[in-house]
Amino acid sequence: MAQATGLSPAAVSYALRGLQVSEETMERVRAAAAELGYEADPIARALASGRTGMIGLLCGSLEDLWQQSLAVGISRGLREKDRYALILDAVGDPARERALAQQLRDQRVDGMIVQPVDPAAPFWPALCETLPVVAIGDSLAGTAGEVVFDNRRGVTLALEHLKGKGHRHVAVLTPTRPSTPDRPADVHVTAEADRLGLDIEVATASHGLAAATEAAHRVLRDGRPSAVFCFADSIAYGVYAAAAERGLSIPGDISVMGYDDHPMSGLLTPGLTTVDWDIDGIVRAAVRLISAAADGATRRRRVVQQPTLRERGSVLSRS
Amino acid sequence: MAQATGLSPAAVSYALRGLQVSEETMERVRAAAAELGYEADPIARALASGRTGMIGLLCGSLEDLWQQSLAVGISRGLREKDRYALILDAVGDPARERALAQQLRDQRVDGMIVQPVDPAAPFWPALCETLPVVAIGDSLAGTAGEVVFDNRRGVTLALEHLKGKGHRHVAVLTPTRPSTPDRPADVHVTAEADRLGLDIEVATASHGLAAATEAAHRVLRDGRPSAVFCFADSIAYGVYAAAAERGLSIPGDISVMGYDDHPMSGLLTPGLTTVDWDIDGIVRAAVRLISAAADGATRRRRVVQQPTLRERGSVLSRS
DNA sequence: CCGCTTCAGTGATACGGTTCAGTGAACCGC
DNA sequence: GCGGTTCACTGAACCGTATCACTGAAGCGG
Repeated sequence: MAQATGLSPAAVSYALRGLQVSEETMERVRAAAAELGYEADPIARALASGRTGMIGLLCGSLEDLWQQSLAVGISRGLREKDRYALILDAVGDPARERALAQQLRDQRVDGMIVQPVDPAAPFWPALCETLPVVAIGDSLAGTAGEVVFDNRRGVTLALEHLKGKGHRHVAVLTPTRPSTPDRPADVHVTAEADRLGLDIEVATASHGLAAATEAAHRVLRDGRPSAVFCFADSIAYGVYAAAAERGLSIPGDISVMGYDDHPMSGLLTPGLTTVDWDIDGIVRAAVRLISAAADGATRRRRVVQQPTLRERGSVLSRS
Repeated sequence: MAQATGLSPAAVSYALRGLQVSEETMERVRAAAAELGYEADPIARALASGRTGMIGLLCGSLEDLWQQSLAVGISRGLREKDRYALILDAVGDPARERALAQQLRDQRVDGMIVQPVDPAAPFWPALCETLPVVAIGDSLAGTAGEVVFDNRRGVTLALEHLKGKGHRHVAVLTPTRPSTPDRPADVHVTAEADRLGLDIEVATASHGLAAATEAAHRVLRDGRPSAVFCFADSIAYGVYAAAAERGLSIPGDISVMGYDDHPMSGLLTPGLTTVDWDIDGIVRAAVRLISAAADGATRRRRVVQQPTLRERGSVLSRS
């Protein structure tokens, strides 16, 4: 390319990035590039400049349909900013999350977006020193940015809705997670349940339909809740499946609430009453934050996402 | 790293890849690497060796939930083989497909897996000369491998099922695609419909729920089909939504058939009768084929996927 | 004991850009 | 007309690994 234009490699490099060149040189380079179908090798560029144009996207569990939507959205958003998303799946496993995070760093991504499985894991702060990190959902020490959910409010919306409909005994299904009892979202559940005088029992479930169904069966067999509050729509789908298998009607025999609002939730019969977090807003915020951080912005930014109750038909009014 | 061990860079390079070194050197390198937390820089490695360890995954449309599942599965499968998947979304647009394919090539991926939107596009053969390509769904000239669906059989299964249930007038909703009338799958539909004496009308729809619902509304408004056959479960979901909005019952007023079998299809009411393509098998085959090709295998391999009818409750028996 | 092969390791070069210091020319005000 | 800037471009070093040709030493059979 340098010899094709008769210029020095440096001049070509500058021209290709629209930097410090005369109109004429610019034109010469453009012409030669068009002629040869030339594209700067991103790898050589990455080696020399230290930036790859890739953003790691470390998902908590891609079995969760909602997280799939999120990943697709973020991937698109980044593409529009001329970056690539490298999507990885921790499958709800903190150890794997840690390993994948390191691998992403070794891949020299320009930054990463994380939905942490274990936000309290000790390796995060060190990692955040190394590269820009944007956390989604939970706060992480040292991140360049975060899109956090006002989970207190979300939980309040959900539990108040259930209480308002006359439910007292509620089973809660949360995604499988490390055994940190002070998990913010879970704390909110017990706190809010206390405040509202609700009787709750908490169990865990992974996001896959089969696993969630299994967990739902246990809940429906052992306890006698009148309602199940699932901390992800994906898990609520498991409750639908289990209820069908047990011949229970929703909401007649058992009420169900979700958390996320995936498009499919409106299609079920009955529609799943859930807490909507505005996935598009999350996508936009995350893309904006990581782009800014990867471009060198230093200010730490924090976006708080507010939930909306999306009432459909899966909660029975017992009054 | 070279000076940390007192060896030449070459020796370190060999050692790190377990090549042509003595036990002692091996040990020295291992120790130093452990001490420094050293990992070979994948970018420098890519520049020198010409291989990046990344496989491009070019999806036809990630709005399709089934393709999302496929992407997640393939991404996992590749990770197990120490490769990364770079997931891109053509959004059903041939022009974008072309652009993204080129970008992937420029990214120096070691190979790519494609679900072609436009398998007849003229750039494919040239691209396949450049790097290993595995096609899923449709055949591509010059690919290193392909996982093709026996669509003739799939269509036959679906249409025979509908005919067996007494349907004569069937609307067909296929994904939005370039206007090549000789699209294999579509050809099969008209051919099979002819053979079975079915009266069909074909319309297109994109995969997004909103768009699919819109398309379904048009079909339900204009025509008087007794059944709708959708070439993707995602599109069938749109029919469910449209039917609900129009106060039509499934299958009482309108029967629906899908194509793919996404996990959610079993959860709907009624369950979506569909054609199952064994997504796990596809994932395994695609990962195996692209790995072999990227590792230098030259033989062109072809895997043909056979469908299964998954009967649930969305088709009414009119006899 | 000698020539031949095998093996571990070395030095040099390549990969294809980026980046920094430096250079000559044009331009500035005085 | 002269010192000082600014501008466009060049030359050279560098990013961190792979790879090739080569060397010295060890191992081998005869």
